[in-house]
Amino acid sequence: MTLSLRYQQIADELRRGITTGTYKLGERLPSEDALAALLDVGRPTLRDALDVLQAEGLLKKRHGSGTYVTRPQPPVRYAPGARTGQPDAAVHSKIRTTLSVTSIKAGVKLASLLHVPGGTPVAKYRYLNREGEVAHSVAHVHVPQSVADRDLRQIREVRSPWGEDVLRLLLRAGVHVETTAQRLAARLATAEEAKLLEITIRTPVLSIERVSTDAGGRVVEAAHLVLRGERSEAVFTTPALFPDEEAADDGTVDGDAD
Amino acid sequence: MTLSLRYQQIADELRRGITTGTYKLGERLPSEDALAALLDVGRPTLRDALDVLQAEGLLKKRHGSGTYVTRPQPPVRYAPGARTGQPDAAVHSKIRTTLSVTSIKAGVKLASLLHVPGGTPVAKYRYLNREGEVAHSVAHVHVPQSVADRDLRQIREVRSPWGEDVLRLLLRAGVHVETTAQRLAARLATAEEAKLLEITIRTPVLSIERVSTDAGGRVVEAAHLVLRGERSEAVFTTPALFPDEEAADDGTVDGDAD
DNA sequence: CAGTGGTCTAGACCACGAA
DNA sequence: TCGTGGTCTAGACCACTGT
Repeated sequence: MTLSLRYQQIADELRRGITTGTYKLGERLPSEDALAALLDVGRPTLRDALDVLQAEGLLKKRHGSGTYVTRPQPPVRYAPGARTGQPDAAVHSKIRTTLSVTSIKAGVKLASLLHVPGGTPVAKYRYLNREGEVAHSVAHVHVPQSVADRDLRQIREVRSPWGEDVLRLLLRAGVHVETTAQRLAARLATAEEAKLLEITIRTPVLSIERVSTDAGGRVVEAAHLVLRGERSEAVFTTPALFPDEEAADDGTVDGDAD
Repeated sequence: MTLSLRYQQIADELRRGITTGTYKLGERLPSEDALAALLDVGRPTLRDALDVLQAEGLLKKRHGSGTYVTRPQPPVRYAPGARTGQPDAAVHSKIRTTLSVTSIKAGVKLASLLHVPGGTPVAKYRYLNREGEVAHSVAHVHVPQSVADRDLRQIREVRSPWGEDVLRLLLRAGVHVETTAQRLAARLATAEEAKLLEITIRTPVLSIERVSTDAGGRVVEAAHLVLRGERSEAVFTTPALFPDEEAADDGTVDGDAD
């Protein structure tokens, strides 16, 4: 792997400059024009390199102000069901969450997720999670008001950045979640998300749709989580895939798998 | 949301052209120079727009040949443990998998994943999955040869694009996987992956690291899956998060969550 | 207001594919 | 060989920040 791309070479050079202390933590880099001249590249190419380092968490750009060296944070983790007692909080890196609660009416997409008619009143919880000064993830949790009528008051304490408080709230209201399904995809940030998460529009994000149902198959909660791609991860632990199947071998050799 | 970005407007315009039939399925688009002149934009901006449509699966570029209109395929799904009998094969869209098996020695990263010393002999299975003509995902599955000595012959049939055949193989060899942990992240494709998956280096991918352990806590399998970001998804279903906990309410109001 | 990053352009050169 | 997409450059203009 020879790294023939110019902007990757430049990214390497800048990364070296950061790790060797030429550019120190918290300092402002030279302006893009100056850096481009210094490194003898065009500005678009330099910007591609800066994008790489920003995605790695080594840099943070501030429009109108400059580009600053930052300390990369440990990856943010979404690990539902990881109540196996391990101190996941060991990674606790001062996540601050701001929560706002509103009441909305379900639009088309949300209605289909929740399996309710459009226009249904829904309680919406918006979690914005920051680590230090930078936002890294946002969670939008929705519960039909018919599910837990007037019990959906303000959350008292924020224990999880992923809106699992709402599930606890439901439990207290007598609603027992049976299964939770999560659908994950990787995509580029939308303009709106880029602004919220303080990233560029070219940064990949991990998008998670979560749907919780009770024993009756009723959808009681739907959430949309967006995590910055790099420096974030989702962890799922599943039991044995084939608990005790006697593999019947009907030996087709070539593969059309479905 | 006014979509003020030029390349997004251009992407919209081209998308309209595709859906209205100005550019028909399978046809080649005008060259980038011609398109840029036609739409009155610069080529870099046009290329940003084409990247969007390519990520959506509406276009496919072939270096040296041209840009072609393609039919977007349904999302490729990774859903481990989804043996709840539902016909997931209903999404079967003619996935063709080519499998190659080699024997390697564990490098630093692989050794740490497998919890074996560096240099340990490892069987490596490489699954490359295509749908129609385009590759959409690749899975690299590794099993230490000490785990299932000479039983790690050729796979006879490819039932799953995700290397779960290897887990079946292990079962037949008397190795019982107890839990499987999956770590998911979103990032941009590396140059190598971009070539394999026939995407650009600016496309987000879903990267999945999977580690399977047996009852003794021994790591018996480690895999790295890479899925094209758009048009791919991973689905996990988890049981109730709070099976029956009596939520003790110690009412801290503001949120420092960890 | 001056300086910064954000976006877009015109044009060059290269690597690849088809004829 | 020639046309295509892949990469890079120099330079322009705008939006935002801080003075």
